[in-house]
Amino acid sequence: MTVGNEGGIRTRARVHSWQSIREHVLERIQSGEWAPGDLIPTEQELAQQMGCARATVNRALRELAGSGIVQRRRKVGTRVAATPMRRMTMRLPVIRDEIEAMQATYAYELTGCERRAPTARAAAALCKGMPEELMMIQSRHLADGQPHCCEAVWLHPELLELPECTHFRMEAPHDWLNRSRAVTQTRFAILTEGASGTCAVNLGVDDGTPLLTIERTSLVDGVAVSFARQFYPPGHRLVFDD
Amino acid sequence: MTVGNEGGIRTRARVHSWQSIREHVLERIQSGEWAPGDLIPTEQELAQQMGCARATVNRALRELAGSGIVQRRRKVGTRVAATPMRRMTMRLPVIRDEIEAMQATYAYELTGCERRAPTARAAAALCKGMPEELMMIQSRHLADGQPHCCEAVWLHPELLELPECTHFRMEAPHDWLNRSRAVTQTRFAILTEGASGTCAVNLGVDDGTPLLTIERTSLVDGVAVSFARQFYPPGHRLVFDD
DNA sequence: CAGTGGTCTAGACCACTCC
DNA sequence: GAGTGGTCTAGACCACTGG
Repeated sequence: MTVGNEGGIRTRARVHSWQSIREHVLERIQSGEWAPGDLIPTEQELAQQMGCARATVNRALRELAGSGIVQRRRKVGTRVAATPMRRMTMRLPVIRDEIEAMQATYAYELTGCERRAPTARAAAALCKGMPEELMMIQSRHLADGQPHCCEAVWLHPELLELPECTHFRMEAPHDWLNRSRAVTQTRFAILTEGASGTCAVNLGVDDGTPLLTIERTSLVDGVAVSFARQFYPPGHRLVFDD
Repeated sequence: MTVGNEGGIRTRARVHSWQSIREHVLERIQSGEWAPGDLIPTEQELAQQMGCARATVNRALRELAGSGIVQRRRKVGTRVAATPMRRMTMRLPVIRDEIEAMQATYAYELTGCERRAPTARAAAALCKGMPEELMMIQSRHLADGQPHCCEAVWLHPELLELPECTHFRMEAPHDWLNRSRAVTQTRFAILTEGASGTCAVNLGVDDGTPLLTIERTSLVDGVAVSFARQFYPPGHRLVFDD
């Protein structure tokens, strides 16, 4: 596993770069010399063996821990992870960017806006001091005129200073949210669902068509202020890479 | 965005911890003082302002860059990212662990094993020196006797020393692969598909039922040696968290 | 060529946790 | 209490890149 490459910089590895230490350790793990569950030498020992500073070893092992290759605990040491459960990073989809990256023309359309009682899922996501009604905004995003994604966004009216519905004819809810409040945290779930009702119509697909669904909860200072469900028609792929 | 929390360690923040520097910078960004696209002060300037070492500022900014909050370039400086495109980390699903985490009993079943010409997708993933036939292994994983996931794994027969089919009655392909070769890299795609054929039967669902699909390519030393497609019935959720 | 981030070092102290 | 990782510092040099 090539971890990160630190922002794409690729340079001649110095003899004692933290990358070279990381590779050294990785090779010992992959060769089986250090098996899953084993403790590997301490930072101090490794630094002596490799002839570098402990801070350099620390950096290398910290990166490996970040990738889930090893687990570290004070006083105990560094252990090769039992299951090679890797962690991968994913760029969060920003719909406009997604579409423009395909060299397509982006368009946004408001398809519904009203106050209504939340669904069970929306209520579960926006649990804090739930009022009886939330603002729900339905919209779709088009690439070169073809439906690309359809979404429903629930906004918490008491935690946000909501504009009139007409505002969302021009600006997508997430753009507005990012402008107006500093979202400090986001939660995601990916699942699949059969198309139904408004969404099927807006995407131009038959009822029951499998849709890739992304549920997204935005938090400001630890409190959930919005919950969105985004639906993508078949063919859409979320790609992860090392 | 709380970034990582470095392995779950939470401790009294020292006055000049890199975490506190990170929070300081984050606040300035979230308050709008440093707007998207802006250059923020250099490491040296920040170190002086905050009264800490440059290395500490470097660590804080490196973490923010890792989360996609800022972008850094030598000679240019550190810029607040134009789009708040966050990066999130995801634990890769290891099916047995997934099931055991639910307090359910894990079971594995081989449902098919043969050599055959690859599908277009398998061929695209395993592009290197593609032979005419690949080994394809179909199986399913059960939680407390209920189908949890159904998968098809394509293995490259010339890059791997494949055992007989009977071997895969006892051991799942990925377990075997992880034991026999050091997988150095993995690629993922998440999509959705309607159930069909064998898979619908093995999962006990009707044809056309939306299935969450994970495509997974395993690489050894940069060369793809296996390609897997895993199908999950409705209700399954992949969860991401900050 | 000069400015900025990227990294290494050597030493120090602290925090967590097992014994 | 003692061992191990987690972090900070001050200083240094290097690598990339814009002018």
